[in-house]
Amino acid sequence: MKACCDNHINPEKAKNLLSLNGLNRTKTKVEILVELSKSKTPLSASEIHQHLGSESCDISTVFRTINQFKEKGLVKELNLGEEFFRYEVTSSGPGHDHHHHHHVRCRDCGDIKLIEKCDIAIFEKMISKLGYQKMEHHLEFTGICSQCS
Amino acid sequence: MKACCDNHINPEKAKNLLSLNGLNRTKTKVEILVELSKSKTPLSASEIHQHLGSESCDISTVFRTINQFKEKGLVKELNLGEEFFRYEVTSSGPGHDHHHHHHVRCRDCGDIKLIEKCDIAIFEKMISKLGYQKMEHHLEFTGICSQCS
DNA sequence: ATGGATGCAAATGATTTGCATGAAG
DNA sequence: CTTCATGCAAATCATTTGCATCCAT
Repeated sequence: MKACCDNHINPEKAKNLLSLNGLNRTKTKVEILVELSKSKTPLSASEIHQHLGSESCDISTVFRTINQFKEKGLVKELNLGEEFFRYEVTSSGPGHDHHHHHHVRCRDCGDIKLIEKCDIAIFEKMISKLGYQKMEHHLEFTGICSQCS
Repeated sequence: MKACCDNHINPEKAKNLLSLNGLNRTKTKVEILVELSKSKTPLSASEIHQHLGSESCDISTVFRTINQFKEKGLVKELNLGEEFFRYEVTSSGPGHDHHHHHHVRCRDCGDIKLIEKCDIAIFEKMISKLGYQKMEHHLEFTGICSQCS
């Protein structure tokens, strides 16, 4: 599997994105956006916190910031069968296209790889070519039901 | 969408299943298995606990029991984009076939419906026929990677 | 009897919230 | 200035664990 597309956001772009989404251009927001975009795999809140280093913001600020990013659609929350969520950048702004994709996670070592095409049959072939065994998949849909829309 | 297949397990069958899987036939285990099998939708640990009533076992026992069921493959743990897991019976023993399926959950009211066929294109058509809008799906794989197997 | 099962309380981990202070527009 | 952002501590919520006791085999 090839590495994740380069979604890297530098501080300049981060500030732009924040403004475009009506968010304040604070140091913390810029750092979190940059950090998330640098990662090849989705990060948990606590990983983001660690990556920023102890001198940086509080973990509660990481959560608050991520929640704002989620509301703006800047990041996507992922369930990879763990006890916590992971997050990835969904939009990197002009010049950075985000494409629909999914992940494979090893239930043993936790390694996470990206898979790019969205079709189960193709997916399973690709993943077994990667050497994965005992594959399981979790396909769940959400939407707004007729009563609610 | 049709209702879930009838996976109902009565206390007799529950005891059988427990023995078959090398688990003790305790009142609590029987109750939880029966309760889970009665539900049309997957239940969370706390829902199971509530359904059993206040006079029943402790929530910690629900978790311990579910974990044993998971290990034995009697129940499956599901991620429906919530902050907690849900569980469903995977095997109802002889005479009860469990089939591979997925779910749709309304992001607004939380209602969960069963979808039976495992193909994304078919799924999305079926779900939009149900009146769902703004559909999103989460397809994630797990497996054992080549280094671990 | 003996090991597994359970209740209860305390511990853990992820996530959220209240409040007082500091920074962005 | 005035709103929003942040740190810190405390609160929640889901889940786990330790320990003493009780039940299934």
